[in-house]
Amino acid sequence: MPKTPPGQTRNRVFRFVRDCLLRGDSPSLREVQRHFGFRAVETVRAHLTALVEEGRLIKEPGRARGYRLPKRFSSPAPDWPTGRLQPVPLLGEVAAGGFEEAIENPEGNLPVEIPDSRDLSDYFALRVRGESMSGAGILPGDTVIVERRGTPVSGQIVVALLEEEATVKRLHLGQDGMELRPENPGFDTLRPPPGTCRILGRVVELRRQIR
Amino acid sequence: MPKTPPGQTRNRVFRFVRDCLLRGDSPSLREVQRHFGFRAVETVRAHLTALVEEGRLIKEPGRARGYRLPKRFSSPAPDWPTGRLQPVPLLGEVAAGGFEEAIENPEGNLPVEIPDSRDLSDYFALRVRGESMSGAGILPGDTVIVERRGTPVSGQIVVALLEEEATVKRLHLGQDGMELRPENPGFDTLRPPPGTCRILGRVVELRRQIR
DNA sequence: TGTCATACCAGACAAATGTCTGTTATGCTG
DNA sequence: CAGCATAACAGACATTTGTCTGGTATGACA
Repeated sequence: MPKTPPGQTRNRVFRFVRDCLLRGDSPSLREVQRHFGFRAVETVRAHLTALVEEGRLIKEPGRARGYRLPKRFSSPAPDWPTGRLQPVPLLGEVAAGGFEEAIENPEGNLPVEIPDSRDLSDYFALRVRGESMSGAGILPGDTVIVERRGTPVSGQIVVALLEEEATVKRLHLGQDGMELRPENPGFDTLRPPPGTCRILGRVVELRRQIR
Repeated sequence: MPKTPPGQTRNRVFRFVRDCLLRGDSPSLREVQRHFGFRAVETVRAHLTALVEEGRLIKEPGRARGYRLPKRFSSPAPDWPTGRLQPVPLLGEVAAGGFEEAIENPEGNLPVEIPDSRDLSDYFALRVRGESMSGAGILPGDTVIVERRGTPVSGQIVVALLEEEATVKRLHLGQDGMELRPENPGFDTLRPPPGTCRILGRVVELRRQIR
């Protein structure tokens, strides 16, 4: 294996390991070695320990396959809160009784950045049905990521469970009780009687796949 | 360690391992052993091999920490194409000449699932400015993920570079040439003279953070 | 020229981890 | 009861993986 200019191989090694880690698959030294055709494991270890010293990687000592990405590399943008990339369970349809069970058997998982202060179990994702929130740029077929923590606040976009269905609406709390307001002139505001409606959480992110 | 009813411990082991894997952290047999206080590694192995036989887990043979979640748990959704999770560069503002340089110096990276058939370099992400596409549910501040591959097709939502600015519009190709149509009654359709406009790619995904 | 840093190689070693074989209970069922 | 399956234990063993120590070659620099 010929010697390469300084830093060049190092960067390629980093990109390879980073991509593995983003796939959720921490490579062993020998796997990296095989991928690049190095004839010595130590070559890889030298690169990786250098990357750790540069702060581009993190290592959990005394552990096989213990390399990790530092926080800021999984951060989507500077002004977004730093957090971990976590697979949030994606629920398709949710019927009233079956909510907890739906959490246990998700349709799939969505890689979502969630704040360090929160737990994975505080989040789930849902497909949006209906046009009632299209005025807020939330269209049918979109996926919303929902945070289950904390008390609902007036003005937030929330997911409410009522009449056996989960729906997305904007929450308003007044002296008359709870209002669930659609954001589309063709739909009416809902005023569910106390006890008939459960707020599952607030919408914190929206994703849409475009054909 | 007392004997537990059939299946009970098995389920607890499964949930523990599943949660580890969802965190992107494949546990070793002995880590599971310690967590449950088993006095034999073999107890864990028995449970895990049973879980593999039940199809609730998958194992990569001959590999340390080789347990994985079956596809349906790690894929975003059954009908989405399988792909790799890749860090797509997020560009903030894009000036005409500076596009390639902006790719090299991204504001951050967005973890995006891209199809196996595509390359990471085919993608970038952009912040949306202006209300011109709000009729299509694309609001200012949203992030669009853009695919650079292939020829532009009429009817697609694209990112176009004209007059030193990148803008999101719906593309229409007719005998009169190219039209960039906004999706908001307050904005006019653009008909850029040939040579003054470059289509950077088509919008394949939209993401919005909600406060 | 000598020194230093970097890139890479070679092989031994040790720790982490997975695998195997055999044993002891317990409950179920014919 | 005998037979069978399950839950758990015990310890040896093999493989994977990380660590260490030392070596060669190349370029930069004083």
